[in-house]
Amino acid sequence: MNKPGQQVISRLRQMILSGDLASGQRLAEIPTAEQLGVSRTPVRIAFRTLEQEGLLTKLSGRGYIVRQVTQAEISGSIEVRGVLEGLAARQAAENSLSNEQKHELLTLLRQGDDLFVKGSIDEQDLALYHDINQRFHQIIIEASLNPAIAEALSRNEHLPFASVSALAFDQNNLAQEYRRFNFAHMQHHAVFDAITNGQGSRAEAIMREHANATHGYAKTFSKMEESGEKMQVLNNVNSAL
Amino acid sequence: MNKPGQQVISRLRQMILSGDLASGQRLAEIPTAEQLGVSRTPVRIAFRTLEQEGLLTKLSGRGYIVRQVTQAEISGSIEVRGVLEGLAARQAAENSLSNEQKHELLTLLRQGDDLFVKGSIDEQDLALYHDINQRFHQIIIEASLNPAIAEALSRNEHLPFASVSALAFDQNNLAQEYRRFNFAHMQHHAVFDAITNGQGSRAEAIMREHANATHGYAKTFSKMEESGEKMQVLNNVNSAL
DNA sequence: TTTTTATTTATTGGATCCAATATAGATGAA
DNA sequence: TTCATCTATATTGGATCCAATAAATAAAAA
Repeated sequence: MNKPGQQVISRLRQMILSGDLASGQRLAEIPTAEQLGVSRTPVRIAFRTLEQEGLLTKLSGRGYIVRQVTQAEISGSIEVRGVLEGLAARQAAENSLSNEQKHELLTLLRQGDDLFVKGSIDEQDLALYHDINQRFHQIIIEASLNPAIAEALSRNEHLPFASVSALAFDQNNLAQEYRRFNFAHMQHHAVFDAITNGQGSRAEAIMREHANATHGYAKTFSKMEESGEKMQVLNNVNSAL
Repeated sequence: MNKPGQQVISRLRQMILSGDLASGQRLAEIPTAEQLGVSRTPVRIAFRTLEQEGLLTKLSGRGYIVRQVTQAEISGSIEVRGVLEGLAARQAAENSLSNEQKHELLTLLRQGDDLFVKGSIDEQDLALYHDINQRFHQIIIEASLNPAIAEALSRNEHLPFASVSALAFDQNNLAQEYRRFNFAHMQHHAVFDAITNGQGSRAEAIMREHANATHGYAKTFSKMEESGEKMQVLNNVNSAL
C-alpha cells in the first residue's frame, strides 16, 4: 500500500520530528538521496512538500535546512491551535455528538480516571494518557463536522515545535507532570460536559484554555534546544494535550 | 526574479482561482505540460503543491481534478477564517500597533469613509474598496506578530471557495451590496477602535463577527456553481471582507 | 591589506527515458 | 444479458542526463 515516494517523505518527516535531524541542519538533495538509497527525484519532491509543511526552510542555491523556530513562534502556534480546537468544540456542541462518539469519549474519560486515582504517574502512564488524549481531541475535531479545522491544524501539527510542545514532558519532574496531566484530564471532563449539554460557547472557552496550557513548554523547549538538549518525546501527535 | 517552476505553479493556481479551470475538471501531467510549454517535471511538482494547498484532488492513477467543495465546507472554512482573524485582532490589541500601522489604518478608514458618503456604489468603488479591505486585514494580521496566523490562513486563502466568498459580489443587486460593504466598513472602524484602546477581547469578537458576514455568500456561490454560473470576482484576496 | 573580479565548484531545475501501476475496454463464459 | 477475466492503454513514479545558477574560492588590482 505504501508508495516509495511517500515513504521518503515520511522518513524525512520522522527524522525531523524525532530530532535525528537537528534544527538548523543543512540538507542537500544528492547526499540525502544517497543516504536513503533513492534517486534525487523523490527527494526533491519530499523537500518541497516538507517545506510547505513548514518543516524545512529553503536556502536559495544551497538546499534546505531544518526549520528553526523562535520561542515567540512556538507560542503563536499554540494560540492558533487554541482557537482552532476551541472552534471544533463549539461546533461539536452545536451539532451534538453521535451516540458512538459520546460513548467513546466516556470510555476515554473513564480510562483517564483510572490512571489518575493512583496519585502518581510514570512513563508508561504518560504514554497511555498520550494515546487517550490524542483520540479525545480527534473525536471532537471530527464531531465538529468542519474539515477546514483539521486542514488548518494539519499544518501546525507537523511543526516540530508544535509536536514537541504538545507531547513533551519533563521526565525529571514527574510529580509536576502528574499535576499537569491531571488538570488536563479535568479539563477534558469539563469540555465533554459542555459539549453534551449543548453549551457551545463554554465548550469553546474551556478547550481554548486547555490548549493554552502548553504555553509553559514553549519556553522549556526553547531553552533545551539552545543548550542542545532534547526533550523527552513520546511520538508524533495531532492534538494539544 | 521569477523562476519558471514557480511560474507554472502560479499560472495553474491563477487558472483555478479565476475559474478558467472549472471545479471538477480533470488534469493530467502530459497535456498540461504541453499546454504550458514545459516538461512534465515542473508540472508534477506544481500538481503536488496545489494538492497540498487544497486546490487539487488526486485521483489515484488518473491524475488530478480541480477540487470540488460543498456548501458545508465553504461555511466551515469561513468559520476557521473567523477565529484566526479574530485572534489576530486580539493579539494586535495586546501588542499595540506601531505608529506607522496606526497611521496607515486611519488612512484606509478615511478612504472608505469617502467612498460611502456617496450613498451608492459601482464596480469601480468595489474594486477600490477591495484593495482597502485587503490591506486593512493584512496590517492587523501583521500587527499580531504571530506568523502562525498568516500560515494557517494561507491554506484557506488559496481555496477557491474561500477566495470567492471573500470577494464575490452580486452585480445585479448593487444596492444590497452597498449596504453590505458599508456595514463591513463600520465594522472596520469598530475593530480599529477596539485595537487602539487595547480591548483585545472586543477586537476579537468584532473581527470574528466581521469574517462571518460572508456566510451568506457560501450559499450563493454553491447555487451558482451548481448551475454553471460564475460569480463576479475582482481578483484573489487574502482576507475576509 | 583590502576590495574587486574572475574562476571553479556545488547544487538545484528541467527534460527525457524507462518501469510500475491502475483504469478502461474487450473478450469470453455463465 | 451479465459477470468475470484478460489485455491494452493511459498515466504516474523514479532514474539519469544536461543546463542554469548561485555560492565559495582564488587571483589580481588598488
